[in-house]
Amino acid sequence: MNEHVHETADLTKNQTLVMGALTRSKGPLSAYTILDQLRDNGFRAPLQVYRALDKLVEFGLVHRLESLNAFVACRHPGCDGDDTIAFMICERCGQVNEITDTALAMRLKQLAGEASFALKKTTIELRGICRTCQVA
Amino acid sequence: MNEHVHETADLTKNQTLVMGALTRSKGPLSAYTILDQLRDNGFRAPLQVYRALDKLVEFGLVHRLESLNAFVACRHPGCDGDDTIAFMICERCGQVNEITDTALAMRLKQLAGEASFALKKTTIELRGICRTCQVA
DNA sequence: GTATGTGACGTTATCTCATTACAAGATTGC
DNA sequence: GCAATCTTGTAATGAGATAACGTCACATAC
Ligand SMILES: [Zn+2]
Ligand SMILES: [Zn+2]
Ligand SMILES: [Zn+2]
Ligand SMILES: [Zn+2]
Repeated sequence: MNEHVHETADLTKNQTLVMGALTRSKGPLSAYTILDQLRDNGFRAPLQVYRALDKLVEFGLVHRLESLNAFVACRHPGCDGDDTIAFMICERCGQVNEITDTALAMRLKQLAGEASFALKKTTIELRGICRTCQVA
Repeated sequence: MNEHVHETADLTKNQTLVMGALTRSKGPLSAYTILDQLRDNGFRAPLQVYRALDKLVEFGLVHRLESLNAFVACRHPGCDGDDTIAFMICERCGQVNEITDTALAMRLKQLAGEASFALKKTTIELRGICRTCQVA
């Protein structure tokens, strides 16, 4: 099996529970919100959530939103190979849209190159109001 | 005077102190680090720092780095009119470089437009190793 | 089989980051 | 003066994240 593809079967019990909570949620969740949701499943301490989240982020199944201190399940199948993901976060409904754009990624890499900056990770988060919330 | 330009004279005592701490620093500072540095100036509580920071960010004199939960003095004179700023953050020395790029900003606006997303604020933070730290 | 290593797990305590709530001064406009 | 507004001071609390410790299950080596 491809070592980079992680399916449900690969996940531990705690990882599966955390992944489930994020998948069920419409928007991003904080670690403590996840903890509260999983109390009935035996979760008692933040570390149980953070440890699972670390792995899920490492697997690429979950993304961390820096501007929200929250986590969201990846809903963008093609993002696996792409390390330059942009998030559009609606400040009204909380929904998050994940997009990858070649031109955007290229330009960022170029800017980093011009500065001789060894790029490791990019964070792009757009805050605003989504289409649905604008008409409402 | 231009209402968008804030000089030292416009700042209150606390705002001036916080601005000074950030200007003196080589890299970004957390709110609590600033608090510690200003204890001798009468600072006693986090809120004194956060209130000043809120205003300084509002004035455009200071930027918040979401991925660090820290603040940095603006060292990019041209960034005032531009709301699409990218930060290059060196993970070794901590120094932050601030850049604005028209092509980057345009592409982001275009992507938002295509999704009918009413863009309010963009966060772009690049993590990596700066030129100086690579050779060292 | 036993030793050893590794990874996940549980628990407590602690640390860092940020805000709420309330009161007291200072400033401005009338 | 007086009200409105802004800034400040202080205490308490909420929210996010990690350190340090020990335990358990399982795989591999001998
Ligand atoms: Zn994704
Ligand atoms: Zn929305
Ligand atoms: Zn700036
Ligand atoms: Zn550096």
